[in-house]
Order: sequence, then C-alpha cells, then structure tokens
Amino acid sequence: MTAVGGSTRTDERKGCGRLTGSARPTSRDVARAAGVSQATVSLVLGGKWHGRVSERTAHAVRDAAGRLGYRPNLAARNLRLGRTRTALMVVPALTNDYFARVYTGAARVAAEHGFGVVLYPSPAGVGPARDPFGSAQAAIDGVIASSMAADALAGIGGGELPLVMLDSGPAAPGGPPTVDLAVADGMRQVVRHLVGLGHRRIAHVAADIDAWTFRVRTATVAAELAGVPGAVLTSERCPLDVDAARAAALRALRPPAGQARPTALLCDGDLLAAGACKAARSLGLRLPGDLSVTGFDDFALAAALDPELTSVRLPAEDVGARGMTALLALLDGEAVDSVELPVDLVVRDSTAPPAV
Amino acid sequence: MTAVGGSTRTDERKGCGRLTGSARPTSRDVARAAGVSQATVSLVLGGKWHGRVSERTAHAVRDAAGRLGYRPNLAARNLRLGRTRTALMVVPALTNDYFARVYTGAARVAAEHGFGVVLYPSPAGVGPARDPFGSAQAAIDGVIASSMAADALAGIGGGELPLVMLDSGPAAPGGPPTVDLAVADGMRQVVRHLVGLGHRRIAHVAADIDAWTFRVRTATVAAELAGVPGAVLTSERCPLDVDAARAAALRALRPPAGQARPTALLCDGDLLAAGACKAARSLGLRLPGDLSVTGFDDFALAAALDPELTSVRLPAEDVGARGMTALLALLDGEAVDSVELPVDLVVRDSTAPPAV
DNA sequence: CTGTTAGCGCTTTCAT
DNA sequence: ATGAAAGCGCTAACAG
Repeated sequence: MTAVGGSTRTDERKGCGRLTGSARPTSRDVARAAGVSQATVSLVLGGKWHGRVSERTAHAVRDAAGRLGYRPNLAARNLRLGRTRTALMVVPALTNDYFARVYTGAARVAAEHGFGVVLYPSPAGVGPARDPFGSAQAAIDGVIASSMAADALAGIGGGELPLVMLDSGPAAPGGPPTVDLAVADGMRQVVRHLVGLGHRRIAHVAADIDAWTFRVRTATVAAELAGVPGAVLTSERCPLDVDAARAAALRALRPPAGQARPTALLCDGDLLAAGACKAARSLGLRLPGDLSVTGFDDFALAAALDPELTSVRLPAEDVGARGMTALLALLDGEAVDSVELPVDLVVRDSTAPPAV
Repeated sequence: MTAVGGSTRTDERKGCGRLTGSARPTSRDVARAAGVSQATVSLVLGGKWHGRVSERTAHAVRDAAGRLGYRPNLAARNLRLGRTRTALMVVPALTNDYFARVYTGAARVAAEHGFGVVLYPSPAGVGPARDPFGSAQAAIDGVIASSMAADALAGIGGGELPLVMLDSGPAAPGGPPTVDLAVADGMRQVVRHLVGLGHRRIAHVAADIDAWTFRVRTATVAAELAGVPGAVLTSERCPLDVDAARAAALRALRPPAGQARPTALLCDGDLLAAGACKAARSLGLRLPGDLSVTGFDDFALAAALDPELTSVRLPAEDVGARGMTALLALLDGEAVDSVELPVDLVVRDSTAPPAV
C-alpha cells in the first residue's frame, strides 16, 4: 500500500505531494556549498568543532546550511547512532486531564534534552492502536508507562527497553523505577478534613479498578477512619464514569432501614464526585448543607461543577517530568531512585459541617 | 549528553540499560540462522515473496525470525525507504476531550495502514515543546494540523510536507485539503431549538478566539436570529474557560436598565456553558425553568453537569479519521477533496420553554 | 527461486 | 585544521 509512484532510480527523487522541485538537501550538499567535507559539516552542525575546525570554516558551513535550509535526516542519524532520542509513553486514555498533563510534563523535559515523546494509548481504550513496535512507529529508546496500562506492556517488546513506571506503587526490588503520587496521604487529608468538619457517617464511592492507586485509596480511607471513635464507613464500588457513580451514590444514600444516611460522600475521583452530586440533587439534598462531597484528581471538572469540588490536586505535570527525568537517567546508565510526589487537598465549596 | 558508555567499536554492542546480554538480532542474523541471504529474509518478512521464494524457505525464515525475536530496525528501514510511515498531528492542547478524540480517530486509521501518529501540542499551550523538526522527534511523512494551532505551523518545516488542515474552514484553492465540521449547521440547530421553545431574548456567550470555527458560530447565530421576528440578540465575548464564562454570563444576565433579561444563554462551548450555569445559579435563577443554557462540543462535561447540557455533538473521532485518510491519500499522490462532517444537536435538560 | 550488490544520509575514526 | 572512508541495518535491482 501507499505506493508513492514508480520511483525506482535514485535520481528520480521522491516526488510525492507538494515538493517544490528541489529535493531536500543533504549534509553533502551543504559540504559542497561550503567547499568543505561532509565530516566538517557534521562536526560543525553537531556542535563539537571547537578547536578542530577554524572559526572561518565553521561560519561558512553554518551559512551554507542556513541558505539551503538544511535539516539533518533523522532516520540516518538514528541508524548511525543506534539511538532515536525518542521515548514512548503508554497511557490508558487521552480523554483525560490527568494523562494529558502528565504527557505535557514529560514532553517538556524531553524537549529540554532533545528528546521526543510519542504516545501510545493502550488498547484498553476504544481504539486498539496496534503494538507500536510491530507497526511502523518511530523506534524507541525507552518507555514510560502508566500502571493503569501495565497490561499493555506485556505484548510489547518493552520488556527489553529501559522502563519507568508511573503510579504503580513502591518499586519492586530489581524492578523498574517508579514515580508515584502520595495518594495515601491525599486520602488521609480528605478524611481528616471531613472528620474535622464533624462528619462521622461517611460513604466511600470507590473506583472499581484493580490498580495500586485505587487499592491504596480504599485501604487508607478504612485505616484512617478506623481510628476515629464513632465513625461509620460504608462503601460502594463502580466504574470510573459519571453515570455509574450516580447510581452508586444513590445506593449509598439510601441505606438499609434503621441505618442513618451518610453525611459525606468521599469519591475516588472528580468524575465520580460529579455523579455523586447529581445523585444528591436528584434526592433533593443540597450541597454542601445536607451532604458533603469530595473528589480526587482536581480535574478542570472540579472547578466547573457547582458547587466547586473539594478535591485532591495531583501534580500531574511533575509526574510526567520526573518520569522523563528518570528515564533519561536510566538511559545514561545512572542509578535511579523511585520518587513519591506530594499531593494537596484543595478545599472548595462542596464540603461543610454536617447538618445537626 | 546521554553518553551510553564508551562503546566505540562495532562488536562492543550498545550496552545501555537492561540488555540481557545478547544484542538485538539483525536481518543478517536471521539470514544466517535460516541459512539464506539477507535479501530473502527481507522478501519473506516484507510479505512480497509469493512466487519468488519457496514455501519451505519462507517458513525457515519466519521460524528463525521468531526464534531470535527479530524486529526490523525502523531507522534503517526509514533511511532506505525515505519514508517513516509516521504522521505529525499538531493540536493546541491535549487537556481537552475534543482533541483527544480526534487523535484517537487519526491513530486508528493510521494503525490500519501501518502508520504511527505523533502529537505536537503547539506552543500556544503551556508547555513550549520545541519545534519537533528541530528537536530529535521522529521524522515525519506528513502533517495534520488543527487550525487553532495554525500559527504553530509557521515556524515548523511543515510547509514542505503534505498537510491536512482540521476545522479551518473551506479549503483555499490550491491550499491544503481540510476536514471541517458543519458548525454553522450546528449553531443553526441550536438557535432553532431555542426559538422553537419560544425563546426570543437570547444572549450569545462567545469564545474570544480568532478562529474560523468561532467566527462562523457568531455569524450564524446572528444571521439565523435575524430572520426571527421579535428576536433580540445580545452577545458577550470571553476566553475559553469556566471562570471567564461565569463573568461574561453575569454581564449578559444583568442587562442595562429598561432591557429585559435574556431567557436563554447560547454558549460557544461546554466549558463556557458550565460557567454560565454557575452564574445563573449565583443569581438565584433555576435551570432550565428560569433560564435555558446550551453548550457546544458535547464533552464528557456536558453529561457531568447538573442539569445535563443540551449541546452539539461533534464527531471528533471522525474528524481525526478523515484527516488521516486524507493525508494518506495525499501521500499516495491522489487528489483529495475537502469534507464537511455533520454535527448533531443533543437535547438534554438545560433547555426548556421560557417562563411566562 | 535465491544470492550479490549497491546504496539511503549520517557520524566517526584515522590519516594527512 | 581538514578530508577520506567505513559502515549502521535495511530494501530493491539485477544476475545467476
């Protein structure tokens, strides 16, 4: 497929699309134009000519390169160097503030080091974009993978590449380094905020996903509340979407006869919190007077809701940045420590003392 | 930077990271293992051996490749072929449902043709990821660009590459092909819905962005309402974020003395609509009884709000898919027509007849 | 049917 | 301070 036309000889330059006629100049063209050798061009343009090429010659080379609009051929460079200066980032979905920001952070650090980042939304999502190694993706020097997409790594040749895991929990000894969020601490902050406000009957609307980050949230809520005299914790699990959350919240808000209704809904994510708010309103409960609701993630959504959501802000860009930094270090052969990034409770308008 | 270690000779295989010891096998290794020539390996693995290589030999080759875990070196292939089978997609921001879905659609079609898609969030956003051509990004065969990121194309060498524009309005003659959304029709549907409900005083909360898609929205609202006897259109512009929209909606809802308040807020996007809802509520107005609000885009946000937003659904994945299809055709040297994709009004709970 | 051969454009010794 | 030459791994033309 995609036959470009019958270009069979070398001099029949690849004539696809909007070529202006003159083909892309090579380093040899630059060399000729500057009256030097290809090696000199490479040295100068590669920035390692100091003391090896005269200032005058260097200038001539740069001038010629500029005039010709020369751009090095990456494929050739990659082939020669055996490295591509490109990292692959495996994420579960892009339809998501969090990963978009993680990517942004990673791409920023990558760019600072002359690296690129290509995204691989793992097949868990809708579009089963094929194995990027099998297909014609750019070749890759290393991989940054979200643990929520960890399974996607199985089929990938990634096992042979330097790897950094994101949000996958404490690094296994000998395993890849990780960049984690202090989700336990985040949940602890939420619980304490709620308890401090006076809440004792709390329902946890939990994401029904088997990943470290969610297991920790559940465990922490339970542990933290266990230390509070008189506290009653209930819990509903549901998939990570608004409507499922609405249903779960409805269940939580209609406890069996004889049990009092919870005064706060502690949700595993802002999306879930949005569903919880809708459930509350559909029951005629007012926020935060009749019911407090908390989110987690602090998506843009948190501030778009009404009332604005008390939530836990995740330093998503930092996660990406640290992940890329770690990968870069790995590629340099350095030892890499796993890190845990702090998170912060952002108190807004969806929480208040319970009604008396 | 990133010195992998002093590997200077060919036989000192690149020993970075977690290599198991045996280096990556080349097609020559496969050839040797199968007892054939490199050319035969290439033919077999390239799938163009029918009638040229014996079934037995082909099998031997595939077997050897499998045993060795052979994966072709993309850099070498790209260099040889002069193509990379990779497209660049330039978008204004990833923190956004719409572009995430556009990407998904493009990536799906790309994968079906053995292409990859790499994202370039244009510098307009927060992270000024550098020029992907200057930096060490993978080389690129063509570009798909959102018009909202059109300026980013200037600095990029993209002018020399096959290009498809997204949401940039009718293709200029001789310009790149475009994939557009029928935004005018979408707005028309919104206006008619509102007018049909009985609304006559309508305020347009418009995005303060100079792009075709928004100019069309404004023009269409005005034109459509001009044909309705007794209709009164006011308008407030604001940046594309919730809080700015809240302020703008507030202005729209407090008309100068002597003028009646609009009964509907027609917003250029779901984000703006979210802000409008908050403004309405802060004024004690109830939705949709006292005020109708409409969105545009139908983000996940539309259904997360309460009441759920009447909005215009954009076939984002199709935009990406058609864009990629067009680019692929362009690369094949085929003529490519611009297309306009239909959009649909989704009526939910944020609109109702105006109060009497 | 299969092997030999010639590069793609670049970086890097090594020789001058 | 500069140039000549080799070769990264692959594919495609051509000969056998």
